[in-house]
Amino acid sequence: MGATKTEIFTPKQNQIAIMAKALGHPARIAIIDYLLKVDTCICGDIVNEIKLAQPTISQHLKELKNAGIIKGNISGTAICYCIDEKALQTFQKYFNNMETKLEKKKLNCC
Amino acid sequence: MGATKTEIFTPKQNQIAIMAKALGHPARIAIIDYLLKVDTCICGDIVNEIKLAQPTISQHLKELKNAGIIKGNISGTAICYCIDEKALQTFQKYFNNMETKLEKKKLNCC
DNA sequence: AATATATATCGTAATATTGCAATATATAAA
DNA sequence: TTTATATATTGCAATATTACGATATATATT
Repeated sequence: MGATKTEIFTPKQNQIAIMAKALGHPARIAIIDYLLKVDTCICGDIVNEIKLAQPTISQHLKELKNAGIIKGNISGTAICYCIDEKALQTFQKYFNNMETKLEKKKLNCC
Repeated sequence: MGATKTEIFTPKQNQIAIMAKALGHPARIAIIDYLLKVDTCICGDIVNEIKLAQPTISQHLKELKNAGIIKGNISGTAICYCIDEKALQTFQKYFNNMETKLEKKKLNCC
């Protein structure tokens, strides 16, 4: 096996999982942190910030893009990457909603 | 390789990544959804809800527990699993903070 | 004590991910 | 047009993940 059985879950569950998975690597969290830190969103210098080889960074950027978390525009020889706010909100909303539900319960059985 | 280079990232980045990774599988999102849906947090019936074999579910529960997302108490022959609200809040706070930073920027360059 | 029930662990096959060197591509500058 | 620069793609080795059958463990019931 080794492949995830996506068929047996709802589209929503799969979508949240895809986004969470994309965020499930410290390099990709570091990329997001960096995108938030810099004023401009031209980010070729990510390679200088994170101590990973350029192809590795490129691969991580691709995964974030595939998951819809960042967007990229070609801008000359550099590439402008930035966070897709809408996608992030979907993710955020899911967890805020989870919190609301948890507060309503207050089970404390564990 | 295949192993993540955690040494080059901050503890915070690693922590968020570990939690996101644990949430990066639809079965584990489905487990969380189910934990929120049922009134009690005794969850042996997850196996009946999700169409995966019992050892697979058990493995997913273990990963959620290792990431600190759920807690489990033995309760007779069954096990009481529930969401660790504090852990979830750490995660949630990270993304809410991200949103705040994004709103301040309003770059819209992509 | 014997049996039933619930959950965990082990072992393993199939597949995915991580990281990088080498190389390709594509624009900018000279 | 040649050269420099920035990013992507390919190919590959090391490792991790997913899923499950078989089996272990531990409590509950009879």
